[in-house]
Parts: sequence; C-alpha cells; structure tokens
Amino acid sequence: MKLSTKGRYGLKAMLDLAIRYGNGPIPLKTIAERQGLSDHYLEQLIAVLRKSGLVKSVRGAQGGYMLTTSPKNITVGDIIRTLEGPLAPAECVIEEDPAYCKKADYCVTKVVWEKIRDSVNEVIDSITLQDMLDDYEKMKSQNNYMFYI
Amino acid sequence: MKLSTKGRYGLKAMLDLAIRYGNGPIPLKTIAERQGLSDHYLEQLIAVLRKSGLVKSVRGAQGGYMLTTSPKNITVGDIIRTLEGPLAPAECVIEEDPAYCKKADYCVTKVVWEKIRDSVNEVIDSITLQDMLDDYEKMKSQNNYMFYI
DNA sequence: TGAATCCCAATCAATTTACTTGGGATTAAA
DNA sequence: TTTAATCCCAAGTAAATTGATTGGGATTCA
Repeated sequence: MKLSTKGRYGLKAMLDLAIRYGNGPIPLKTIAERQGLSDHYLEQLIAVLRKSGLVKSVRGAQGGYMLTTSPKNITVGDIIRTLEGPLAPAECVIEEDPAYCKKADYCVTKVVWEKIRDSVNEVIDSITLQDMLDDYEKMKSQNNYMFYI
Repeated sequence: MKLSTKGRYGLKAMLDLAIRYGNGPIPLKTIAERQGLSDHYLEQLIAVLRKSGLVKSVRGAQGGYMLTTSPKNITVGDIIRTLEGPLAPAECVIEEDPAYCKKADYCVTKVVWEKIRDSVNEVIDSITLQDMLDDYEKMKSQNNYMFYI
C-alpha cells in the first residue's frame, strides 16, 4: 500500500510550482534540485502532468513549467491519480473499469476494498494545493528553517 | 497503492476460517480450493498469520487451521498489517519507526501522507471479521448463489 | 549563434511479487 | 503398524515493476 515515487515526487514538484505560482515558468532543473530529485526522472513525471493539463510548459531558454490554474483548483487527488492511475487496493474496485470477477456480486472482501478506496479518495480529493500552501506559510511564519519546501 | 496478494488472499482465507469458526480445524487445501488460490502460496501467508497468533494449527491427518479467537475480536487491520507490514503511503510516515528525513519537521507533503495513512487505518481497524460475516449472511439470505465465500 | 531549456525514446539494474519445487515432521484412522 | 492426510520449512525463479540513466533532438531567448 505504498505510493510509488511517481505520486510522491509528483506532489512535491507540484507544491514547488504552487509556491511559485504567478512568477512565470520555473525550470525543471531548479525544481529537481530543490526537491532533491533526478531531473531526467522528474521530466518523465511532469510530462504526464502536462499531458493531463495540470501544468503547462514554456520551451526554450528562460522556459520552464507552471501550473495551468490556481493552486486552489488543483487537488492532491488530481495529481496522484494522474501519476499513479486510479487508486484502488484491488483490481476489482477500480472505479472506471473494475476487473471482472465472477464473485463480484456477493463478495464481502470487495466491500472492504471499496471502503478503503473511498476513504483514500475522500482524503486526497479534499486537499488542494492551496491548502498545502497555507500549511506551508503557517510553518514558515512559526519557524526559521525554510528555503526548501 | 494496491495491496499485494498477501493482504488480499490473506483476508479471504481468514473470512473462510471465520465462516467455519467453531467447526474444528479446516485443512489449508480446502481453503485454497474454495478461494481459488495456490495452496503452497497460501501456506506461506498462513504461516505468518499463525506466527502472529491470529490462527492456530492442528498437525497431522484431520488437521488444519482455525481462528485463535472469535471473529469479533479480529479486525481487517490485524490481518492486513500482519501480512503487509505497516500500512503507510510513504516511508516517512510508518508509524513504528518512520524513515528519517531531514525535512520531516516542516514537510507539508508529509502531512498529506499522514492523513492518507490514518484514514486507511481507521477503515480497516473498524471492520471485524464478524462484520464481514454478518454481511455474508445477509447476502446469503437475499440471494441464492452461495457455496463460495 | 549558443546556451538554456523542453521533449522524446530506449535501455537497464535492482527489487518485489507471486508463485513453484521439493522435501521433512506429525498424527488420525485403517 | 502402516499409510494417507496434513502441517512445516527452505530454496529457487520467472515476470513485472520501480526508479532511474543515457543519449539525443527541438525550441527559444539573449
């Protein structure tokens, strides 16, 4: 039940972009450096986020990436599901097209998987990047680390 | 964020034992057959459940496995955590001993992982085998499939 | 024109998953 | 007392996944 680095790195990168939302394009390399990630690997992740419309890119020198919309319109769920695919503890409870199982109609374990799935989705859909940003600002005002996320 | 077959098969096997709780030892082979699992693989899983004290075994002919305690005292969380280890979406939020991360004190993504972890644990800790058994009986009385779980 | 950037595709080592194989130990029943 | 049914244990393994790396091409600003 661990998330892969796709979801984890991806959310960090998106928060990095959220912190700098409105400041023009941010080069991938600086995001990768700030977050301590391989830039070529992050490139693969952000390509997925771009294709799904969550970020847009500006090519060429002085280019980079930026959120396509305000942090308050992007949820953690949008990001994680884009990168990890549908979040389900078992194939039979994938929301769009669950794997066929002949016992599905009367399977009691399936009910458990559904509850897990729904509870995870509720959590991640209820948190926006803006919420994370607010937490971040709050921490920043209380402490004196800061420069990283 | 999928569970492995350990947790999924393990829960099915435990429900199978719960259905037959009080009927003496159930051979692994019949559980595996009913649930459509490889018996040698299930053996490995049930060995873990036995070592953790959730089931006990009777050796020799007419032997098998049984729950050590009533289905109402065993939660889905007990079973899944036994088989899968601590359920956390990231290493840094494993409850017993989280992986060290120097940013842990002010990491906002960590807060998200904690919320996911807690919500999953709440769900699985709130469902007992008895609850599943009740669902099962209810389904059984409403339909006329039945023989499998 | 060149440096900074995004874009794309292929390859790869390590790990994990989901088993299989092969056998030994124990016990109830014939 | 033998035999069949069972649990117990350890090792091997093929396939998939993960988390990258490698190598290059296309675009754009200065």
